[in-house]
Amino acid sequence: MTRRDRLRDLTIAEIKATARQQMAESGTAGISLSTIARAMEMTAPALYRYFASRDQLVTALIVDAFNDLANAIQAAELAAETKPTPLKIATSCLAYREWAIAHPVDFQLIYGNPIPGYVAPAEITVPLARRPFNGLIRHFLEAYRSGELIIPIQYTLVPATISAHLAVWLPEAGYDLPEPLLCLLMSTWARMHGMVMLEIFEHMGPVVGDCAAFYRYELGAFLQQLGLTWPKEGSTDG
Amino acid sequence: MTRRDRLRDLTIAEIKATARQQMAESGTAGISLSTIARAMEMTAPALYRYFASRDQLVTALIVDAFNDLANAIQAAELAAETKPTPLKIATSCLAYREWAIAHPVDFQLIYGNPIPGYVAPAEITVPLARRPFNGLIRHFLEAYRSGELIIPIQYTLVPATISAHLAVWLPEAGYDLPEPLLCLLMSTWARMHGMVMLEIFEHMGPVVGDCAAFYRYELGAFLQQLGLTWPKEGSTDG
DNA sequence: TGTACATCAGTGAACGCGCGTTCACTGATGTAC
DNA sequence: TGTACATCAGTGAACGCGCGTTCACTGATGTAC
Repeated sequence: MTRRDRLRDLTIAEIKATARQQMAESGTAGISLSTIARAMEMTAPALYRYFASRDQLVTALIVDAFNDLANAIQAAELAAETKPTPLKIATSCLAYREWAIAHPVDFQLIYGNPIPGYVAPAEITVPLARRPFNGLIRHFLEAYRSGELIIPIQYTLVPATISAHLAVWLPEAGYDLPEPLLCLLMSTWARMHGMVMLEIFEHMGPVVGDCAAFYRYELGAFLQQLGLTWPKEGSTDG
Repeated sequence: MTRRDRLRDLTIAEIKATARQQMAESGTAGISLSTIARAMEMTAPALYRYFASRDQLVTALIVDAFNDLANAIQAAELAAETKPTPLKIATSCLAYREWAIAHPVDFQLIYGNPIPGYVAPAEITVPLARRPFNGLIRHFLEAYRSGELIIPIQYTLVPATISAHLAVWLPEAGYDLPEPLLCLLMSTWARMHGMVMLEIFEHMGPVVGDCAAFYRYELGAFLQQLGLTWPKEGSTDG
């Protein structure tokens, strides 16, 4: 790897960082090569040495965001590996929110309004979109198999249309899960996602004040609804 | 009201309708006076007879969207007025999703990424944002007062920071509600909202297939968690 | 170690485009008497 | 019912701006011998 190659990597990183900063100021739809170039004290055409088009830059940012989210969750999960099941699940869920709050524009980029005129290449985006949830899926499955997690009765009867779809989708996606368990996972995701979305767009803070506390409170309620109790956390980190 | 006045109202309606159509094609950030004018076979400056600026048009669209959502929910609630409590709650929740799916861009406009460069005038937006939930709040409060709804133990202990905030916020906003009940409402909203957001941005459909069925399924589970059972619906409309 | 060549980063000018907004104006609609 | 005036809708030209992208070019970095 030559000096030029290293500089190149640095420049690519700087372009992405500048783009992210720009998104923070003008929204995800505000990414513009000219503005990025200006902020970097370069001319716009120079950026074409690094990205073939604006859309390709956006795609790179999306890929980074998904991976970053997945990595953050994975790191948190690794640190909670030896803890009891409820704490492991809580850790994954908390990491989801924490990443979102720490990287609101990246979160908007992957889960918010699409950028006008931009179409994400599905073959890149779809498999990546699953990465963040692999840990949570594993926790649920293990807890289910060990008998620690019992699927609440309300979830056992999966509607026929959904069941028919899952019969095809689950094997296709490479998941070996009971259908109600996948529904429970989707429900979990939607609950986390709803809170995060409301928090990020300022619909929750004005009402409850402390969004982090509300998230934990709701997470505690959720775990109890699953028959899992969130143990005291004072005795950890040892 | 003169003929000119009536034409004026029609034109305003047409401008808004065209703007909504344009949002459907290019996203909420894609609203542009020039494009609207072109679609209406007018020149852009003519629109300034109706809206003082692009931002004022956006504000009008947001106001309409909030009112439209609130009206849709209210209409559904009115039709379910005589039904048992669980069905009343379910009706409000279902109407939320139905409106969102029927008006995805309006939903994005009020709950999605903000439009770059646009700032909503809070004095207009904040009170409007509460309207859609008045019915649900009433249902919860009445069911709570009558003893039909018992707040799940997990929700009874509101975190101190949230409680401190609510002690100020609740009276300020004019709500006479027990704190845990408001938390339960926020939780309800977040659950609905998460599903709708995931559905609208195509994260849920690919997995479960039938999003409407999933929403009802999840809603049923939610009602049971509240100790309310969703009764058979065959015996209604009489 | 030095030279000749290939590769690559970045510039500056240009293209065609669309944007929000202002302004002076024309012509039609409504109002007062 | 008719006339004089005020109000309003809409046009066309213009301003200043920014965008993505292409192209011919310069100068620096790396490579082969």
